[in-house]
Order: sequence, then C-alpha cells, then structure tokens
Amino acid sequence: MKPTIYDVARRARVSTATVSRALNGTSAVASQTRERIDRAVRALGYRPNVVARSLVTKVTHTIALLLPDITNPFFPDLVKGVQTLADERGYTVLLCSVAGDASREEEYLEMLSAKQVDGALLVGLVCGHQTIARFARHGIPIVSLDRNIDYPRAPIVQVNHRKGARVATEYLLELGHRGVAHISGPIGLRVSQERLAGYREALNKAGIGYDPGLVVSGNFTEEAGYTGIEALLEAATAFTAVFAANDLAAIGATAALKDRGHRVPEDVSVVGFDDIRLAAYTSPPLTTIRQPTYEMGRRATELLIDAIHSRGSIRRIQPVVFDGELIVRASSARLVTAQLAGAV
Amino acid sequence: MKPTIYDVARRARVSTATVSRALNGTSAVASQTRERIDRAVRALGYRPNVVARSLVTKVTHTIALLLPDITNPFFPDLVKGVQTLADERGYTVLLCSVAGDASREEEYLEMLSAKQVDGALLVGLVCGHQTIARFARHGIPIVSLDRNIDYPRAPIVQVNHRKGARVATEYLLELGHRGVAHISGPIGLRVSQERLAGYREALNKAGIGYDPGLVVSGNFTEEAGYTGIEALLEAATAFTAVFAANDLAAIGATAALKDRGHRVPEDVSVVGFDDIRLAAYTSPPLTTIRQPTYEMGRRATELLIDAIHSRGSIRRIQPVVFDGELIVRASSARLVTAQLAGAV
DNA sequence: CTGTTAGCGCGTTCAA
DNA sequence: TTGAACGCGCTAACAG
Repeated sequence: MKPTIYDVARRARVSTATVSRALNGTSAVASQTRERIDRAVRALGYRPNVVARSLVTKVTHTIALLLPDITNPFFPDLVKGVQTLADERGYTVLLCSVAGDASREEEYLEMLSAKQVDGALLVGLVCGHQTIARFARHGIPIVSLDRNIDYPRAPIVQVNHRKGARVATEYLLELGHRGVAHISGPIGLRVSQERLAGYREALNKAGIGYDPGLVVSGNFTEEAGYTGIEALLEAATAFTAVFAANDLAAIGATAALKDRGHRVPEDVSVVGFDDIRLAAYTSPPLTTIRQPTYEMGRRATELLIDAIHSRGSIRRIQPVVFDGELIVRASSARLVTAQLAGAV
Repeated sequence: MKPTIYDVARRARVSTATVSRALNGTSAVASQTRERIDRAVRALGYRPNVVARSLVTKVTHTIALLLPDITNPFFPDLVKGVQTLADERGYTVLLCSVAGDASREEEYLEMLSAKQVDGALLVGLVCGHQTIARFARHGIPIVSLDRNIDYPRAPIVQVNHRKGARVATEYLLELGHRGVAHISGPIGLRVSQERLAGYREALNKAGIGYDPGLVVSGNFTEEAGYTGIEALLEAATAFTAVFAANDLAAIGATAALKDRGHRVPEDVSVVGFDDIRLAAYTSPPLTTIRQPTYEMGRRATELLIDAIHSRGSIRRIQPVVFDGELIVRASSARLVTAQLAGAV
C-alpha cells in the first residue's frame, strides 16, 4: 500500500496538519519537527496523493490542449511550446485530438469540466460559439489559438493571416508576376477568408483586378493542392504563379504542375504558408510564410496560466497577434518574358 | 457553484447513494426513481466530479505518454494512434515530453505516480532500468515502446530495427553497390546498435567485409547526417551508397552530398529509416524503411489498457514486434560502372 | 508553532 | 430497492 499523510504523521509523531504544513510551506514549522517529518517522508517514500489534494484545493495543475489533429505538421512545434511553458510553471498537459469534429469537441469540453482541469487551450476548434461559452461559464479559463471566439474573457492568440498572405502575394508581384492564382482553404474558415483577403489586398494595391477564375478552394491538404491546380489548368486562365493557402496545398500544387510538365519555378512560381518543417526539403524547397508556432504555443500557455492565477479578475485582453515571416526558397523566381508566352 | 451529487439527491428526493447507483448502474433502482434522478441531473446540469470519484475508486481513466520530443517527425503518428485507442476505450492522455533527459524522465515518473495515472506508455526513454522498475513497483502498469526494459511484467512493443536495416542494406547491395556507408545513431542506444547490426548482417551475407571507416555515428539529426557525410568524404574510403539510421540524417546527408557536388542518386544512393512524412517530398524523394507508427501506438495502448484492466494478473508477455517495410523512391539507383570511377 | 475538527464530492458498506 | 454512515487522502479553519 502506498503510504498516506497519516503514516508520515504517525512516524514523525505529529499531526497530519503539521505534515501538510511542512510539505506545502503553508505556515511555519519548527525546524526540528520539519526534520523529523522529512525523515519520515524519505523513509516511507511518501508522495502526496494529488487527487486527494485536488479534491480540497480545487486545482489540478493540469491544462487541456484541444487541437484538430496532431499529425498536421503545423502542430508539433506548437505542442512543444505549450508543453515547455506548462512544464516551467508546474503544469501538466492533457492532449485531446478533436479531429475537426464539432460534436467531439463538445464531448471533450464536457469531460474536461468533469476532470477539473485548471484551464484549456483551444486550437482551431470548429464548434459553435455557444458551446465554448457554455464551457467557459463553468469557470474554466480558456485561451483561443487561431480562432476568434465571442467569449469576452478569453484571450486570443493568432497570426496575422491577412498580412502574411498579402506579403506573400506582394512578393510574387514584385517578381513581376501578374497572373497569380490562389488555392484557398475551406471557404467557411476565417483563416481561409483572411488569407484570401490578404491576397486580394495585394492585388488591389498593385492595381490588378481580382479574377475569381484564378481562385480555387481546397481544404488544406496535398490532394486539394493537386486537384486545385488541375482545375486551374482546365479553366484556362493564364497564370505564372500560385499562392497556396498552406504548405501542404503548395506541395500538392507543385506535384500537379510537374506532372503536367510545368517546371517550378521556371514556368510557375509557387508560394505556400506555414513553413512546416517539410517545406525546406521539398523539391524545389518551398518559399513560404513562417508562422512562429513554438512561440505562439508558449505565449498562449502563458496567457492561460496567468488567467488561471488571476481567477476571473481578467479584463478583456487584446488579441496577441504574431506576424508571419517571408521565407524565400527556390520554388519562386522572377518572371522572365519568355515565360509569359507559355503561361499556363 | 457547480452542483454536486447532493444537490441532485435533494432535488430528486432520494439519497446520494441512490443517485450514485443510478448514475453508475451499480445496482438496480426503480425506474420511476431513476427518472426523477435523470430529470434532476438535467435540470441542474450535473456532471460527476471525477476527482472526487477517483479518490474513492482509485482509477483516473488517464494514461501518460512519455516521449522524448514531439517535434521528432517520427512521433505525431504514434501519438495519434495512442490518442485514438485511448479515446475508444474512454481514456484520456497526459502528454509528457521528456527531452531525452534521464532526470526529467525520473521527475515525470514520480509525478505521474502522484497524479494517480492508471498506466504509462514509455517511448524511447533513456533512464536506467531501476528508475523504471521503481516506478512500476508503485503498481502502475507500463508498456515500453521502442526500448527494452528489464521489468518483467511490462509488455514491449517495437519494430525489428535489425531486420529493417538489413533489408535496407540488402536492397542497396542488390542495386550493385559495394561501398555502402552507414551513418548511425548515438552508439549508446539499442536502436542504433540494432540498425548497425542489421547493416553488418547484410554486408556479411553478401560476403563483404565490414569497414569501420565507412561508419560514422550521429544523433539522428539532419546536422548529424550532414557532418557525417563530411567526415566520410574526408576519410577517403570510397562509397557509392549510404544507409542512414534515420530519415532526418539521410536528409542531412543528401544535402551534404549535393553541396559537395555529388548527385543523388546518380553518384551516391541514399536510404533512410522511418519514412517520416517529409521523406516523400524531399529532393529527391527518399527511399526508406517505413515504421507502422500509428499502428504501433494503437497496439501499445491496447496492451496498456488491457494490463490496467487485468490488474497485476499479467504474465510476462512476448514482445510485440512490427516489421518495417522498404519504400523505394528516387534517392536510390542501380550502380552503373561509370559511377565506380567517380566513387566518393 | 501545533493539534483537533471539519469537510472536499463521491462510492460503498450495512441495515432496513 | 433505498438510506445512513463512513471513509478515500488531504487542506483549512480554529483553538490552544
């Protein structure tokens, strides 16, 4: 049987209250008493039962991290950031993959409330605002990452998708490209809309009219990038560059272009978004917008833990927004006149 | 305030014991009583406090997953497998990144015991056997993934590294290569040793003497692959192929070869190990040995949960070993005679 | 500085 | 089929 605080108390000839005080530093304990207790603890190999402790203190030192799918290359770095900061602050993290399924998200949220987690980090959830609000009303602090939510007291951390997309598109424009296609994410997602908006802003500023025929929507997968290019090629509107809403789609797009006999970047330039690890190693290496995912994970967790400690006394916080950074690699190149004739 | 079982009992005009029985199906309750309880539960939005429940039942329905570093591309799929099965069985997973640091591993193990997790999945830990044994003696079931441990009652899941390495090397040999270099992992790790052993077995079977000058050790990183090739080139022992102990190293090796003006695979063939997602997209796409990581995660978790349910009545289980699968891509090619002259 | 006494929210005897 | 009473292991008053 594992020793309890009672065993320690008996061995050290004190009350359990004193043991508790010695262990938690709650109030002063005579140094000789403390020593007797320490000895007893060591002799018995005693470790406080945190479940019992949580029952009375109401804190579990556990935070939940909800995200769609850990295998999305965008997430591991984020998780590491969360993990690292949680660790520094003495928290432990419960990982929940919700698979982009609203009902699963809701189930998990309910369970977390039952599990008495101290806080939750919500990444890219798709469930309705009221689901989140209901959860938050349980009194559990939340931080939303990469997703706007209505709940007023929840800090939000996100990247400036619009600006990143604009920078990417402007870069392509500066290289001389005029026919710039875009493979967007799911049209329902704010992220997709923002990136599309950034793309349009850049075109606008350059005095180039927006051509819906140059935009296809996908779902952030390689397949979507591939079929997106196919659709674009069918549509027959000429283009010499494509800005994909994420790296995976850009990679699929590159594959499709190659399969159709177009060289990247000689015939068509490709730019992605995210700078997943893979991006540096594709053929050709992918020009993209880097998201500081590790840092975002850290920052979001920091906000969450701060919120936990300030127990409700949180004023509405300004969203923390990170800027993406253009990483130029070999998948993009300056437009040359010969290229125009062969524009696809 | 969140409603407790007492609130439900009062509202349904029964005792808390009856509410408990109705909720858990522990023993029969009259259908009309049950209905009153159900109504009360819904009206109050009651959810049992699992912390309190755990204190008495001693089970938390939580398992811990300890691994070195989630950003290692080898892990996300594994985590997903774990996650998926845990979910199916009603378990939740606590993620712990131990960073390949033995003392951190030990700290975590202690904490997990205090947190009363029901079981732990240990992946690639580096701490001593006695540390694990001490933890296991707390009565917490463990499953070791990709790491042998002495503790007799712990199931082990692993891939046949030796066989995979042998298959990879044999493949290179079949392509006609004779000078096959190897970039190993840290020499202290069993994984590294096994893969090295597989490499040697293949050479042996082909009647090729083992040349220590063709083997350099790294640490499974791209950098290690890069510097490994540099060292190999300095050493001046000619080779036309290299088998890297993992994909990351293979990618680094490829980069180094290219930087030195050698073409892959025309001048040197490269084969990796793991088949991380990235492998299909490098330039050239990497030939490698695929590990069924998702399936391994599932299986390991299944074993763990079975162990939890059979509470100690577990006999020593045979290790579950998965075979790797050779995935041929463009980084490897048949040796041509012209190549021999230019062997590096 | 220390001990006594109450709970925290549940599951689980033991009677009825 | 139900309720009263107790205990899980711990922290938090309140005295002394």
